[in-house]
Amino acid sequence: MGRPRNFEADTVVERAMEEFWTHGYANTSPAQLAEATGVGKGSLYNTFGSKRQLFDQALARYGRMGAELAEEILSRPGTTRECMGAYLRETVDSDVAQPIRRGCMAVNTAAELGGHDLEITRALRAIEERIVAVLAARIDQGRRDGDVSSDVNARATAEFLFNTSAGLRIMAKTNDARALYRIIDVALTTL
Amino acid sequence: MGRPRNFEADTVVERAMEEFWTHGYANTSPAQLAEATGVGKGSLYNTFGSKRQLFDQALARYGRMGAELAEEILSRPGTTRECMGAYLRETVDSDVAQPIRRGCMAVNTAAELGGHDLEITRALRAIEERIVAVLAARIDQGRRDGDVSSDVNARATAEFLFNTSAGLRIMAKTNDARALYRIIDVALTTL
DNA sequence: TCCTTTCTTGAACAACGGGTCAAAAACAGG
DNA sequence: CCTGTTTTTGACCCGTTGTTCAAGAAAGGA
Repeated sequence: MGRPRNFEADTVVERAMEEFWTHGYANTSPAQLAEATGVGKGSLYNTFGSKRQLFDQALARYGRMGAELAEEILSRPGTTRECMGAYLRETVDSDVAQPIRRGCMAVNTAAELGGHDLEITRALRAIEERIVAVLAARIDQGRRDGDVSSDVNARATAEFLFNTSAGLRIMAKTNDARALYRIIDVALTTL
Repeated sequence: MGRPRNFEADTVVERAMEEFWTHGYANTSPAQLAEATGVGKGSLYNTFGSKRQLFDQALARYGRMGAELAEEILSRPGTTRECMGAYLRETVDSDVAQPIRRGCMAVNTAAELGGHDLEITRALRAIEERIVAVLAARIDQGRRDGDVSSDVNARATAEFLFNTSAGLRIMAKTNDARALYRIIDVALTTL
């Protein structure tokens, strides 16, 4: 009963995510969000409560997508090193392909709100933890398969590769693909 | 001739740098800058022209400081690996020591304005290049001293370590020192 | 001393920020 | 076809943003 929505909430979150991703939290206004989603400001507030709550949903969605992408790439055939290389290279490629280098939404959010906002910091930790777990599982598999030396610590190396990835997303703002690929090659040396 | 300034421009830039560093560009208002520097808004505009130009000077100052710090740490006695470890660990320590985790001003700026603002992107590249050169020089010295294998590429490894450092400054927003130290240990494996 | 110059101060500005609200609109059930 | 309920819409609100400006204050030179 009552008047029906004329938009799908999930689509709005997706569009909002793109907007926040491109411009950051502070630099995205309710007016922009209305424009980008095709939904009136009033309706946005009615549905999501506040700019901040909409951002929370957008960030959570981004985290889910990121984890799923990692799982997909790392489950492809090939050695551990090949898989990790593909993972890092593909994120670099998608970064560099964008006309406006927007990098990684989670990294950008960490830079903008990381130390200041406890709730967001926790959300970022959760996203990070999920991806690190995926990386660590793949490394463990590599140890069982025998393509990774048994004296590499899966967890520590997973954290290290995640750190490398975070760095690359920052470096992608100022460097070309060639330089980033060189960095990846050195990083893969640890496997 | 004319009424004299009642502040030193360099001190103002330093205080402004701290403010931009802590809150980012968008989240620092002229009112805050006036408060933090003890100089009236009018005088700030009279001296620096705009918020943006003051930020440019603050960022340049930050870059100089960073390069000097790197030079200092890497010129201390010890092997290349020890020096690089000290460099990475000291930045982690200073990050973690801060009550509000503000990370690295250059990394934060890259995240906030990197892809969007050409002039700032160039300034960031310059800062990066200067530090990478310092790291590469130290690695080259290590090769001559014999504490670094001659098949490590100094330039590529320097870029890699810089990337690791950028990653750590992001990770410092959500991780404790222990995890960051573990990442450093893996990264130093490449030397 | 008065003038010129450079600075400081505080008020003023238009635009925009995030958010609210009253009224109208679109449905389901009775 | 009302009624109750939920959305939509657009106008509106107040505080803040980045910036400017007129008036006054502090110096040196004529």
